[in-house]
Amino acid sequence: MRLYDSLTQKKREFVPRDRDHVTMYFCGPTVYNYIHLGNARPYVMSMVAKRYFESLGWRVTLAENITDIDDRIINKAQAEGRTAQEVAQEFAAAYIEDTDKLGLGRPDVEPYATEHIPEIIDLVQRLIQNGHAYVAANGDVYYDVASFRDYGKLSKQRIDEMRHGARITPGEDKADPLDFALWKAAKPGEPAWDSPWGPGRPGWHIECSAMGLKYLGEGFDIHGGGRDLIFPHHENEIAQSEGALRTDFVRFWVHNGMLNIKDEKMSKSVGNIFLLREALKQYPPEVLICFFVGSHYRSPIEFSAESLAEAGQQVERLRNVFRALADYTGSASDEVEPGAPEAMRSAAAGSAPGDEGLMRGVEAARQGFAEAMADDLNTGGALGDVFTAAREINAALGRRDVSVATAAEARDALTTMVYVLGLDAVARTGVEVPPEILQLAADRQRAREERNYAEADRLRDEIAARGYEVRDVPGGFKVVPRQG
RNA sequence: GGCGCCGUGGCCGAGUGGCUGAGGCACGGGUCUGCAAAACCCGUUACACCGGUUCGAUUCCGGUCGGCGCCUCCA
Repeated sequence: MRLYDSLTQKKREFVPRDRDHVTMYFCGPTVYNYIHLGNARPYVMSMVAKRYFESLGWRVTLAENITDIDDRIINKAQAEGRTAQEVAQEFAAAYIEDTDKLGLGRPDVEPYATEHIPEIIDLVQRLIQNGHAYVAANGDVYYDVASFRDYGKLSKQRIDEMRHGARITPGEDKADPLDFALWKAAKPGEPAWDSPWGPGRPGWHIECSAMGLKYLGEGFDIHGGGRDLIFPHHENEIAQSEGALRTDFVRFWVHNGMLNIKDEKMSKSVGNIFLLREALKQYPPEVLICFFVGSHYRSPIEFSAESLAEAGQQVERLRNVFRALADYTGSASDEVEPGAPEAMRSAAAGSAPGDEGLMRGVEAARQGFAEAMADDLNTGGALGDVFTAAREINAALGRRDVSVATAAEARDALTTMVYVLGLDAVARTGVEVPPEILQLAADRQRAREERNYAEADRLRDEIAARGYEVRDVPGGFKVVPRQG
């Protein structure tokens, strides 16, 4: 497959460093608040990438950190009269809880900064030994940016250009405005850990270097995160890691585009955030995932109620094809089909005239899907192929000229594709319909047979009012939960 | 000002040096249907602008305009 690398700014052939084992690190959240939809994008992207790599037969180790010590956490704690640890624990738990609801599984390792203080101190010491860092009079330790030749290679900035806008926060004791803190000496009332330079806490950038190297080794495969992390965060990570290792830190840098609202980045400072947990109250998880995977991970995407509604329509379409498939193959264990369509059953066994055509179509879609994903994880293109397959399946099922075995095969192919995209929820239709709703549906069916359409319509509305929808299928009807 | 990304039909969104212009949504017309829903078929004649390279550019190169991100905490 080919993957775009932000450092070289081109797509390159990607093969894992260790044959069949992919090592990747994504920057996770700083837990001082609930995460918003924009924060969820790299998480979704990393989990989809993991699924894709695994579908290629590779083993994946994905590490995604949780930053649980930082100025913002301390500020929040002080404002609320709590300890930084309490704040961090609360929002770390919330982060896990919220992302769990997305149903994509967890990264393999989710390391916390505060649990890696020894590794961080070791790394800082190495940098001091290598002449890349210095201890300031106040006990802070800074990275000496000028000592690292390649500084700016990721963000394509020249050091002298950057020096222009750089600022020094009061209380800092830098030799150069560009230098950044590796270790911050403790101020009164702040959480602190012992170190060779006195009590203090790690700077923001160093934890990712320390934990990435610890869990994935030197020169691991992929490092990802939002585009806005390129500078200074990832630039600094390179300086730290390569300054200590004297070798390449990462093979591919991947950066996802921003989530915008009204052409502006969703961020806490702008104040236009939409919390993931709020979004999950309004939309099913697969709708949010569909929204994300509908476009390329590197493109900025525009958040709006309309785009979410469209994602909802797409999910519904996908659901419908799986419902049709389930009916056809008779495995709709969870759905009701009182008037089991006999016509389909008879067309069931053995082979049928449409089998070959359907499988050809599905195979073509699968091929297109594979090519799209192999081209820099083009999930949007891949999703198009899923829909193409869905249409072919719907058409074949409508014609009823395919065997059950072939339909099942097509369903399996489709299931595999939606799984890679993180949309496997659409393949599961395990929703129970309460018996009283079924009774209403049965009553409606009787009313229809008696041509009492007024009563039939009334019952349909009654069912709708309770959150279900009754649909007619050949030879019977079925009840499904209403979408949205 | 510096660096980077991008500008596709009513909307969203893939993609490509020429061949039948993915896919979804919306809208219109059909098939099916008591109605509706679902589904299938057909239609709505796109590649910001100006140059250049080429037999041929939406696709490559240069410029213009416009949008976004980073340069400060930020996924």
